[in-house]
Amino acid sequence: MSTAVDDDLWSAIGDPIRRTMIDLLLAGGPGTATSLSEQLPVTRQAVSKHLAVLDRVGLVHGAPAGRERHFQVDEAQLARAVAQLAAVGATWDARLRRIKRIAEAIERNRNNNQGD
Amino acid sequence: MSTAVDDDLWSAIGDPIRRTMIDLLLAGGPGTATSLSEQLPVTRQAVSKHLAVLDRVGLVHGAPAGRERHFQVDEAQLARAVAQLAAVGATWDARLRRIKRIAEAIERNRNNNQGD
DNA sequence: TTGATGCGCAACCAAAGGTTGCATATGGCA
DNA sequence: TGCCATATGCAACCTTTGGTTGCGCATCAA
Repeated sequence: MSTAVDDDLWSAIGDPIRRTMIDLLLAGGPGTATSLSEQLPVTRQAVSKHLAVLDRVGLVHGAPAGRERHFQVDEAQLARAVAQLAAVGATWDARLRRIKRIAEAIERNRNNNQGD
Repeated sequence: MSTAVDDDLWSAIGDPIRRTMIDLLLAGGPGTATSLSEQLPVTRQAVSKHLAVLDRVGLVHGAPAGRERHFQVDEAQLARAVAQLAAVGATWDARLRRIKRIAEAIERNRNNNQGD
């Protein structure tokens, strides 16, 4: 059933650097490739590429401001991403519960038969 | 703040093929690289590599059975992964709510001042 | 025993993430 | 105005990762 998910959106937030970038932008407001790279273990160019990826899937928007380019999180799109995380989590959680319930039922059954 | 997450675990479930594999294993019980590859758009060898990745982070376990190798989901580890999805989702969700609250406060304030 | 099937290993390819180097544009200041 | 510092973008290059094909080995079954 594979929980219909936007793979592009998911893989955008699948990268740990990109996740941290979103965290930084959420916590500190709009930022530039340079300002973000100062808080990350990679170069400005790498950050720039990640920003391009995030921009492409609409998780952030970049706006030129003089010689800088300010990026900020698109809240609606991030909310959608959060919803997908929740959806996949809920699906797996439900399956795990079901498996556990079945396992317990089998266990109970086994004990009953042993008791005969 | 970056919501301490096990990057290996996360990136293991970050891949769409691997997520589908977990879904298949959860839905259909234990499976082999061959059986999974029949339900996926990639070759057995690719599936085999993905299984190795999932095995390495402990999300699945493989047990030899004759000439086959049966893999099944490690429920405890998957539960942990689900918890991490939920944690990141909750963090972002909280930040989004806070931003929205602040934005609304500013908006209210602006309207008040205009009313003066 | 012999053929079919399931796996693992190796070689090879393309895309993604990362780095360095360089050219360009813009802002600030003497 | 003119010069220097700084923020960006672009290109070349490297490594890792996901994918493929080909091949050899083990195992099950007729």
